[in-house]
Amino acid sequence: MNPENGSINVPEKLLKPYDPQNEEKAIYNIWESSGYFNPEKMISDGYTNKDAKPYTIIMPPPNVTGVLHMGHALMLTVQDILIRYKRMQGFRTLWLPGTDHAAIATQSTVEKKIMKEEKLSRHDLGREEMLKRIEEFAKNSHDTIASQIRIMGSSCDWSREAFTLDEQRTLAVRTAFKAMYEDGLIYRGHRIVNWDPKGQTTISDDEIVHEARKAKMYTFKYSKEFPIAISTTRPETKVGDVAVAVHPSDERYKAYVGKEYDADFCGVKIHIKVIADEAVEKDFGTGALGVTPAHSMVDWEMADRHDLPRPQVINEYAKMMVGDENLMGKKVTEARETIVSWLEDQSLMESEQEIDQNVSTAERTGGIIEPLPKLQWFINVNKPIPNHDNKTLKELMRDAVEKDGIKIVPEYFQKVYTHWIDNLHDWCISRQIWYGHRIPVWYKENEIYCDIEAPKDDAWKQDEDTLDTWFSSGLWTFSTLGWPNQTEDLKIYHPTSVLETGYDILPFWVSRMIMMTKYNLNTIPFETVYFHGLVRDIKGQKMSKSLGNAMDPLDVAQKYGADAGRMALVVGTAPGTDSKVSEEKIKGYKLFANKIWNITRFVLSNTEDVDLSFSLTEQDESIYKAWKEEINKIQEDIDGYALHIASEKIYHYIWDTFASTILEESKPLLSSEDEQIKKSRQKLLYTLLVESITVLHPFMPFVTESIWQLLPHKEKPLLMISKWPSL
RNA sequence: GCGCGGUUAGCUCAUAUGGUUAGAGCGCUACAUUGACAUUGUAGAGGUGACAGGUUCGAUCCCUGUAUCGCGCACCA
Repeated sequence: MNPENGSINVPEKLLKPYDPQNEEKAIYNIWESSGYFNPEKMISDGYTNKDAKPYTIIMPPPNVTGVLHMGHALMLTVQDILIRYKRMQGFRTLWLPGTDHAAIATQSTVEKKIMKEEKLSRHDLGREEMLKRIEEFAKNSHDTIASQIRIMGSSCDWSREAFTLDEQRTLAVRTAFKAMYEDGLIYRGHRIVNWDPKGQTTISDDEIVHEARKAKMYTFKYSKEFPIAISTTRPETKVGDVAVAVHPSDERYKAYVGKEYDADFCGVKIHIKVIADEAVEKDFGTGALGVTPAHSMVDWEMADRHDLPRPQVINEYAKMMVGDENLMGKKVTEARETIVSWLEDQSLMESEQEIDQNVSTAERTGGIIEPLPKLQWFINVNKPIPNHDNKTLKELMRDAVEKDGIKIVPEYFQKVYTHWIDNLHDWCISRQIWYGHRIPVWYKENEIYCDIEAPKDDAWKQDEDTLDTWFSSGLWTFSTLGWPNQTEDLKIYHPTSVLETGYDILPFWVSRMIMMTKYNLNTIPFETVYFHGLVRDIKGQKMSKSLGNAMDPLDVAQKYGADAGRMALVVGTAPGTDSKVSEEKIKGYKLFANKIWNITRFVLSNTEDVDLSFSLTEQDESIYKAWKEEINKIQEDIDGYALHIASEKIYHYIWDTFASTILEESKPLLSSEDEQIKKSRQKLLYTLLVESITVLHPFMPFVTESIWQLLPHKEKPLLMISKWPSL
């Protein structure tokens, strides 16, 4: 009893408004040092049953390119909600954190930084020094990210933290590479690739961004003698033409098929054969296509079919490599102008037409993609694999969803996935950058050697290239659990329960994980895929640094508390749909945290002599029953991944039902002369407080744990490891 | 070109499988309150659910079409 006012005896802290800045850090330290993020510790201390069912989420590893943004905050929140919920329900719960080396992204970030600060390129520094700089940057970035993940309240098992480029993951990458190489799925081939002249590397189809632009389409003949006009938007490539293709059934050109012509095209001698090929569309342009095998994917394949030569006329710097002084060494854009005016001078130009065109650009550098023939490494997605019933990788990927039952939330993304597989081509996995997994292949004269370890003999030279970053990401669900070693972790926690990620990386990552897991482990990587949407600003724009509208999760936590940020991100945000966050919304949930704080103050100051074994009156019993039904509904929502509904329900129960209704009507009852009524109501209030903060805990872990720590009667030392109050 | 979404209150969004009066937050209006609440409570205004058809006893929800916004994929020269 407080002698001053004779009634209030609640912790000092509760007399002031809730202060998240002070509480959150301390609370996270208590959680982390308890060791209970680790499922084995939960078992050894008797908080989880030793044969409890496992529940696993492997955290999508943020890129070590800088800091986390609101999208990461959303991802961490959703995963933490699921993890805390399952942990409280008694599952053997593992949430494994990690980061991604993000090869191209990280290297180009550091390259830009060095160029800006020291005016040096990576070639000035050399491979070894450059790698040292990138690793240093990656390390710093990692530390920032790890601390941000903690600030969000994430209850992940740091003892298992992984990095896509650490030793264990390197072993996994090389093991997978070797297996696929030996199965003939990974091959080295001379093919047309997407070359980024700015980044000086190949990139995969998925790293291309198509930009709609206006372009001019020119229709002309190679020479006066040549009988057929062709159309193109890139006249400069025509110096590399070796054929003109027409559709086999095209009557207009039938007479010319098989004939060959020589021409002097803007100072370059070309030899053109007229061929018939199904790939040509009669109705497009003149119905005749100038075939440039070295600089077009379609044309390359046509050259295969018709056994044509493939002269390269553009180099890695997007400059001309043939012709006289008018062309040689010129940038493609300049060469285009030169050729256009030459065509006009020669009266070979028949027409110019403005058209809409999609220009392929590199996602990271913005460079315009130049299709070039290069010797690169590929993954064959159409080759039957003997160990897998002669199914192809494509088929394995389809099976995972259609037969093995991977569940996708929301469901309609299944169609996007299928559509992506339908359009999938062989995956170019070699990159001419330095940061990343070096290709585990060595050469000696004409011999090739692929293995996990380098050959002993020094005469062998390792391939210079590194692997596409998604190769290592594809192994993530099992490389993090110790594969290729047959670890306990792998046995217990794989396949994982849920993959929670943004829908924007469905093709890059989700499908690659499915591919890699089906191939290497002959199983699925996860039972459910939960996609969250993009977090946009209040105007609906994508948040980005350059627009200056990016909200920093750290600022949010600093100003309103991580709990408030978490709720704002989750309430009303249905899976797969983009959401908009405003400061107002976040503020609302800060008020909510304070509301619960004050509810606690009221309840504790009125229940100091509570008797928890007292039986409830009929009226109180029915209030309690209604609450249990509410819990049941919330549980159904979480189980169905409707976190946006569940969070709203608990919010409304606490505010409108518990505080505004039950608590208000309790005021006269608590001072009732009737001991029955008073004692029953005290027990009801105390119980509702305890259970409602328990149900709220996955959503707002900090404030609820803070309150738990102040409770006079508690079964477990931490709310985090307490039991979910189901029926 | 192929494919996928959205269109619901002034704003931001919900409404799991079709069924009373379509909800919430913010904002707005009025009143009350210094209280457990650096506020909160009560009451209220505000919607032809993009449009047009169809199925059904009944449609925001299912089907067809139109408009419009957004997104993904794509080797149309």
